Amino acid sequence: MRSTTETAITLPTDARNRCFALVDCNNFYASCERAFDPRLENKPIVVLSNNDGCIVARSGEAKALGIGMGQPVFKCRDIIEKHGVLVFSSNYTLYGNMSERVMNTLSQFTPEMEIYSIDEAFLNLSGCDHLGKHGDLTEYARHICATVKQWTGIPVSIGIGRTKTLAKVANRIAKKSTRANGVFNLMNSPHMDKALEWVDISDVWGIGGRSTKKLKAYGINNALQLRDIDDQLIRRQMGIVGLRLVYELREISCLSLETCTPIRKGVTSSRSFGRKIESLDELKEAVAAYVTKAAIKLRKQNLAAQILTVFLTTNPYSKNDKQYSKSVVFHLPAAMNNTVELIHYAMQGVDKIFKEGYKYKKAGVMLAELIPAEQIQTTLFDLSNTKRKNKLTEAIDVINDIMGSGTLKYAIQGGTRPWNGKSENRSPRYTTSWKELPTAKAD
DNA sequence: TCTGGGGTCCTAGGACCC
DNA sequence: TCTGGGGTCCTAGGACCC
Repeated sequence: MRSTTETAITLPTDARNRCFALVDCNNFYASCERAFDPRLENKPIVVLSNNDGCIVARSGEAKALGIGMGQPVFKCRDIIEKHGVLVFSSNYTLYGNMSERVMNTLSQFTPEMEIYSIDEAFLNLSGCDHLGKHGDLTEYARHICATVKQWTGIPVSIGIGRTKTLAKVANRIAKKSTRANGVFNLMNSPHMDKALEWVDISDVWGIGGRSTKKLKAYGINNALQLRDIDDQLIRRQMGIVGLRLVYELREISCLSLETCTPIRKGVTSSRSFGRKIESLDELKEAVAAYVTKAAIKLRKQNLAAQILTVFLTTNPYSKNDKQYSKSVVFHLPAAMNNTVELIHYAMQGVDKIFKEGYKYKKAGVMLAELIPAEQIQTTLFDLSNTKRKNKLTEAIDVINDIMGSGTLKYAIQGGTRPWNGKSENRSPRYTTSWKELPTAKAD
């Protein structure tokens, strides 16, 4: 059993001295469509998901008609027809392109920024807040908005705060309040409590449907109440993630700017079928196609996968059908990004988890434990259990001498003894990776 | 060198984000 | 009749390991 003190949050040294701006494109996909067709200005438009099944973006006019985010199209067919809402299939190439233009523009305004999603970026404005008065930062943000609009045609809103979460809150207000008119600044704000009170808890970054329900049962309805919640209560109800979130609302920054995008942890390719599929052959065909797509993504990013997962699911909305979902994981013998090899394993996976008599609605593959493609290695020997280790490493050295160093690489595992000393000395155990002979030392 | 409680892996599910 | 796709992180129990 863990006590709450053990899981206290370690704060960065400048946790109280930061300034973030969150720049968020307004109705991004809809705005992209508009940027290329001015006739769409002031008209209600929506953009659909991959299979044209759900609504994934709406212009302001479409929102005003009551069309919800993520709504299935068939459920708002009436509104669409009645009001002549213009419907677009999604065009991710276009959106990706426009996103790049927006981000390039933003990079002019700060040396440090985090591209958070296709239509959002956090800017580091630390240090800017005391350059002048509250108003100057706001003016600066307005200048950014105007420039982005002018250079890309995309309208953006900006929220400013001491933490990322507060920048998000501010952004929400920037968008919703007509007074704010696209920019809202929560730095040194006399309106902090009012602003937080105005924001419904479900609109706070990190509070989803489940947590909203839970917290409302405790009478926590807005961001102000959430900020002032009892630490123990939020820790119990939402774990360490919830506690961190509350700190952030208290102007204590726990989430840092991630300026360089880390290597992806996985690549997924999956799709819902237009109809239910019952035959193994059809499933295999589909999965082979997904693997092909995923492998292309991998190679584009110059990565290779060490793990492959295949999954199948039935349709959770069909209450009358038997439900089934299953996945299988393969640890690949070596990192790879070759389509043919990957398909081979994926097909084994489908064979393994396919069960006759079920109607499948969705399938996919996920490639994980990604490494840079140039690190693809082939295992020739496993020396861990051989007494001839020295002979073999000598032989490898000779080959490297003749063929050039690094022709053959080898991994050395050094292990600290797990039961030497007290428990705090046991972990982490130390293992080396692909390197030249390291002298292993646990630290 | 020694051994028990602690580490790691696996699986599945939950929650959230855009 | 028709309900997205691609991500991230956290948690928890059981097996297994030494």
